[in-house]
Amino acid sequence: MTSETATSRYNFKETEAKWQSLWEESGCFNVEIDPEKPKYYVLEMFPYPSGRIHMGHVRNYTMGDVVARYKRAQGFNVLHPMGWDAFGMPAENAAMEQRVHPGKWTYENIAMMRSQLRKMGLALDWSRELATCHPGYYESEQRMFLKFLEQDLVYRRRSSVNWDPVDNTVLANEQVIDGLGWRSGAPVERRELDQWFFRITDFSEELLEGLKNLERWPAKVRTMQENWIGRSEGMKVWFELEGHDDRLQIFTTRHDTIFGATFCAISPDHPLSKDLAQNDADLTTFIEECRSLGTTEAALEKAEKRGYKTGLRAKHPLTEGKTIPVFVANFVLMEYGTGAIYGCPAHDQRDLDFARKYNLDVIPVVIPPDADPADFAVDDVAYTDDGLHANSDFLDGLGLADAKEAVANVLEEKEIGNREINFRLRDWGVSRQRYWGCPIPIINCPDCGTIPVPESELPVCLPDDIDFEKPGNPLDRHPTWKFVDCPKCGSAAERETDTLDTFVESSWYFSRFCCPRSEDPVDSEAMEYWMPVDQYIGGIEHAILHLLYSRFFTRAMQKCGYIDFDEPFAGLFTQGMVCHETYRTDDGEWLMPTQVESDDGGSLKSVENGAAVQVGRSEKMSKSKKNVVDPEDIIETYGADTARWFMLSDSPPDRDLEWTDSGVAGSWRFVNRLWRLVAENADQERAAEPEKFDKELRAVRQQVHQTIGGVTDDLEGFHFNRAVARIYELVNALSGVGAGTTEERWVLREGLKIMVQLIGPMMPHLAEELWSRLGNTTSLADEPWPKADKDLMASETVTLAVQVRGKLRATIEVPHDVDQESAEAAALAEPAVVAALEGKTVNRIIYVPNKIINVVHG
RNA sequence: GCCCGCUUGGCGGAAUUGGUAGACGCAACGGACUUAAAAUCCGUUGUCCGAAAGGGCGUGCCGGUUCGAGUCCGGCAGCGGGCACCA
Repeated sequence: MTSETATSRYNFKETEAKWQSLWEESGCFNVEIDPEKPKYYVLEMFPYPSGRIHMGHVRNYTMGDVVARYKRAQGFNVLHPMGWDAFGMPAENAAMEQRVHPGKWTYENIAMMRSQLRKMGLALDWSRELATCHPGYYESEQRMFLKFLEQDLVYRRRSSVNWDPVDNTVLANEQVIDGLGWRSGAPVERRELDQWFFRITDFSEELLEGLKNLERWPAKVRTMQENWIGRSEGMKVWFELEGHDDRLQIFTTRHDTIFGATFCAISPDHPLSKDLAQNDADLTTFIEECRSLGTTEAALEKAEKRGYKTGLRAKHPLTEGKTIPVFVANFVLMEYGTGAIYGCPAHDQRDLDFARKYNLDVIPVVIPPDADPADFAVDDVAYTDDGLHANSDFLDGLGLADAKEAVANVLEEKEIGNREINFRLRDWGVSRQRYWGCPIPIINCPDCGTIPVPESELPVCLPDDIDFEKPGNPLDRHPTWKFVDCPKCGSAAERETDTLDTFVESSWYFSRFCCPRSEDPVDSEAMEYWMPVDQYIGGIEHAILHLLYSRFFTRAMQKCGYIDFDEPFAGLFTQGMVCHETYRTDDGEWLMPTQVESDDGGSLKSVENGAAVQVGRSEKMSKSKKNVVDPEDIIETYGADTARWFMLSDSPPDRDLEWTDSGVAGSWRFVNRLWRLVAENADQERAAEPEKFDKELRAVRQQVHQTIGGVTDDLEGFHFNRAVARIYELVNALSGVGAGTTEERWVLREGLKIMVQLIGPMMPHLAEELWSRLGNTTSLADEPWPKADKDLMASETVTLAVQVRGKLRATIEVPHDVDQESAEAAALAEPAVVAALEGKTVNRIIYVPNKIINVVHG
């Protein structure tokens, strides 16, 4: 560019700052309850203030902003708030590593990230900003905790944690690496502590049923939650033990296979296991080994299936005189069912593997339909499908369902078994032995037990003067904080030093956004108007825990009378991750994209020392692999609109997005192309609408109006990448229109105006700027969404594909909705069709109006 | 291990309910403009055969349903998410 002209490069820095301050001054995105207007609540999962925003945030908040701005243009009163999920472990880790107070670290991060988010130009109501680590927020949480306690939604019981015996601290699962503590490297033990639990299992059935009505949730998330809740209909059955006073209660969902039972297995945590271990040193060792596996389900499931033969024998409940051995087995979970099972190896793969390992009998009792009962045997693959029962006394000849029914009736009659509905879902353990969380407002009195902190003394604030020099819970170590008098008897007592799981804060923040400064946890008028969230957007990694806990918490709040709805999120969208190539030197050192450049030969080398760099496959951007691109760098170089546009282009929002420098550069070129296109055509006079347009201009106008319809549908359906493609096509078409005639100029103006409106939600700063350059004095943010002219959208002719036996041979142009006879005649007259049909007899012709015509020959 | 997804050109992807596979973008190549470069504009680009016209093959792999399958069904492989104390 030789001189600065009207068509010089778009100055995004100036323009973006200008519009951001105009939006802020006018407060146009700050909203109040307005009974006259329909509301729309858009929410992205709020960020953890880790330090700087990352590309995942940019993608998430761009999508939410598109929805917010689009719905606003559609006339909704749009609530679009932002806040901080501010409690959590990283703040404590920073405290230990950098000797900075978790609160200071968190608030500084929030300030940094807030300023970064502001540069994105998001249509947010910042007046509602909240941070969960603020006493104003967690006081409400403490009130609700006490209310939950009153309503018996909270209880305390012993439960195991990962214990680091060297650091004397509880470890999170992610802090346990291959069974060792991440800092100490010591083998982690499982230790039992008294911990607080929410009774989420009281709502198992409701949480499952509720999924059916969540029509605007992805089916896969509903399926995942369904499986997580894991409802199963089965039986609890009592087994007498030979030479032992206790009975053993097992749970099974395959009671039809009871005659195939060849062993019983109990959890290492089962009371009977503990009982037996007292007189059995080997069993004690075995149980300890099981406990060294850690607390995660994945670790237990992946571990080799092992058992310990207790020597006890269980009496078969339906076969007189038959006994089967009782094992302690590492794969039986105390948390599920009764912590005891019977094994039927022929019809359960895990039982079969176990039976082969310990030489137990395998008795087939369900015969596949195509097998001979006389010689059907199970080898290494269990038969788990339906069939007729055999070797099963009164069940012989029955199918699976009938056999279950018959067994259930007999066992219930004998009063040694009950039909039971069982859930996989376990109660939610909310105790954390950490500082940076919401204090649990309880006082433990040696005489009175657990006593709630009186409401007048809330909030129970975290002490500021804490010591992170030693590992473990600083609250517990604090010289004075926990020592209080019992509110009931006045004698010396101690505060609960556990804090709440940070999932608790994120289980109701969406309600608090509706009334962020309310004295009560929530304000009923605000709840009534704003809730539920109409569109919730966040990562698929939250498909189960966060979303299920929020659904539970909402029901618990309902039970306590805070609200009168049960589902918090009417619509859910789960976005994909942002990925980037990985770079590694031959020494195995990871490099950031900015530390890599290409050499003359086109291969990559380190900027620093020229060492050869290998390109790895694209993976989720992560600090550990250094494949991160800092959003602030991108916004500095290209502006927020370019970053937003790139986030929306190409990749479908629910899939992973591949970050490429060339793709961003492409978006930047497009931004400038729009800028020039409008600049070159903005000054034309606005003439009255011409009476007639020629065919080409009619086609352009048709495309303009079809694009309105298409983009509208795409935004409604979260197909942002398709909306982007349509806008590219529209701009390509508009670029081809000359500005010579009045008609051309009029069509161009119409097209540009609509194009600017359509990009408004996606590139808001550029759109506002172009909108004003087109001569408008209003803010585009206040402009209604364009409406398509239906008459213009419809076309008169369609292209029909002509197939011969399913193979495309020609395409023909026919009038819209042409009758079959004319279509057939036109198709059969096509030379290519004639050639393909030569010497053949036509058997039938399939005609799908406006789509295809398929000629089928013999 | 269990549950849930995903797989289409060199790359990201498009293809309303089964109906013209590859829109749009990126990259690459060729050309225009320029003293030159950048920027911009125009063109080509799934693959194989062919000078061309045209034709064969093609949506991870194997099989099925159908006049017709990227789309539906069965099986397999690879990759990713979750697995209850990361958020």
